[in-house]
Amino acid sequence: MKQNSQLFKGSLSTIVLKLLSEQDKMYGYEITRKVKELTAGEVNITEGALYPALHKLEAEGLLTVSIESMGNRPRKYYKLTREGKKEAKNKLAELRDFFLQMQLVLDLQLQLK
Amino acid sequence: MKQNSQLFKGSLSTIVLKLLSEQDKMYGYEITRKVKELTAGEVNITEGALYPALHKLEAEGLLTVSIESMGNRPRKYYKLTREGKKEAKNKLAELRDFFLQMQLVLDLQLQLK
DNA sequence: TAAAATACCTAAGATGTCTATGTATTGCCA
DNA sequence: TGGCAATACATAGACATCTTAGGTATTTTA
Repeated sequence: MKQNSQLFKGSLSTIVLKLLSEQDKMYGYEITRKVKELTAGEVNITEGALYPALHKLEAEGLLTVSIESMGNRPRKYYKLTREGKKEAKNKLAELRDFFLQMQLVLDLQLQLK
Repeated sequence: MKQNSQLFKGSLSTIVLKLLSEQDKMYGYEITRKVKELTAGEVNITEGALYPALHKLEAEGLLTVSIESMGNRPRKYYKLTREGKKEAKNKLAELRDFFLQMQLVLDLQLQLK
């Protein structure tokens, strides 16, 4: 399985916020599966990056957590706070701007939309 | 002047390689001006990031340097090596792929090209 | 003639990611 | 039924890249 050589700095928290803005609640492992599915196996979020990122977003008040157990195995479901919903929009807008600027500098020949 | 809150990891060396693949030779300060110009003042490469990046690319054998002095002020012109030209293509292709995958995950609504 | 622009540089610190490792449960199949 | 893969969480250490903040010196411009 191909690993992402480098996930770009800052993009992970944006991914988490975006997915949660569509999904109401998700748990960590589910997020890694979802990203893998959306990218046909090409992007693999590492757990060593994801869990600290989730904890940080929670500490910043952008996510709340609730534990639900499947049998004896606990899941930690994350959900956007009001603040988190705002930040999701901001981060997405920032990333969109960044991509457009990179397009200006790098002329990436993308055919999107 | 707006600062780039975060330049994305790895994108700087790709920018340098891309610009040099169009320009034959450029010096550091010129690169910062060029990026600023291309993005209408929105993206400002910091010198603290750029100069170490140039030195690293040189150490990796992707760039060669030649000093030309304007009066008493020296300029260090950088130029792609053969290896550097290959790497420029690779890095651009990688970034393009990454952007396409981010589009899949984030649905960024970009209208490019 | 002083400030702004040009042109180079480095050190320290923050940040975010990957690799590696750990624990434990559950599902599957040989 | 025994073991491996998948599920599900977690942390520590290494590493790369970036920002901030400082430094030197020359040239242009107001």
